[in-house]
Amino acid sequence: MTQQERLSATFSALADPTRRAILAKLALGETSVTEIAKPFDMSMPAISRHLKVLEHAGLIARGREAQWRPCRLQAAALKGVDDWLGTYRQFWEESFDRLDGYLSALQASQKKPPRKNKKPVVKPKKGVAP
Amino acid sequence: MTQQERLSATFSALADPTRRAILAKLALGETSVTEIAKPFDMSMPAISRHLKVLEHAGLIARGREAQWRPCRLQAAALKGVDDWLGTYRQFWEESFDRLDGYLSALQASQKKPPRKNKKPVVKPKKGVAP
DNA sequence: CTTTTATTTAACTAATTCGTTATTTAACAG
DNA sequence: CTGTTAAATAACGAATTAGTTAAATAAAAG
Repeated sequence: MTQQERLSATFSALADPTRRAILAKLALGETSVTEIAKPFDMSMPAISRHLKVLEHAGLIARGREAQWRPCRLQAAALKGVDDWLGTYRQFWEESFDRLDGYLSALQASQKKPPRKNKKPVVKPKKGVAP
Repeated sequence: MTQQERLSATFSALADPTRRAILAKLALGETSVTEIAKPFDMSMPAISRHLKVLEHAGLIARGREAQWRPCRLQAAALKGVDDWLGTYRQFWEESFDRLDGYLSALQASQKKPPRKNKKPVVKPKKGVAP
């Protein structure tokens, strides 16, 4: 699996609120599938498939103990996401540099009508409800 | 839009490698849709829809300049992801030794299978290919 | 062996996603 | 007006996703 594929699988897994809730639960400790399923108004097979998605993304691992399959969080996959985010972190942590100026100008133009509007012909948009 | 919905939309948008590549390009500066589309072996409508997904997730914003619609990165949505990650950051940043102890203790305190397998009989798995 | 408990797989459906080509809208140039 | 360029929308199909119920599997209990 390439790095890109891994990232796609991880983001895709995290896109579902049920799966994020499962991860939150597993952050408190290893637990069984039935325990994981309890808070959700959802059938066991549905939970089982969510767990499969999380496992495929490397976000959880499953053990075996008698007829239980305890699941535990695997943080390494989340580190992959964190690393990817690193590239963009500067955009909200540091000054926005030249982007900053552009945004200020844009905000100003939204408060006031822009001066480029020499010909104020307002055409009605077609797809907009009246 | 709730926080959960916003997170879902953001993760879902980031799950596609084309969209991540678009963000990487926009990190270098604002550009037009045609410029964004150039590196991809994909039709313009396909790119247009990817941009719509990114916009809906709040990851980009679109301006208007004559017949061009310049797109720019919106880092705030990524900060949302970073904040979510924060909850789990300890799991890969800190030592796992202490965590292992914590998890073991937690696991022991939670409800466990009432009895352990005293006699581990090894049966051949049925559905497994040789 | 039979039953119970925990979990997965099978089969199906509805909704969504991702791509296509064809058409349409919008702004501008001559 | 006509034509060109930039981008979006319409209409369509294939693939994936997320849920369901019913059945299968695995280990343990009686």
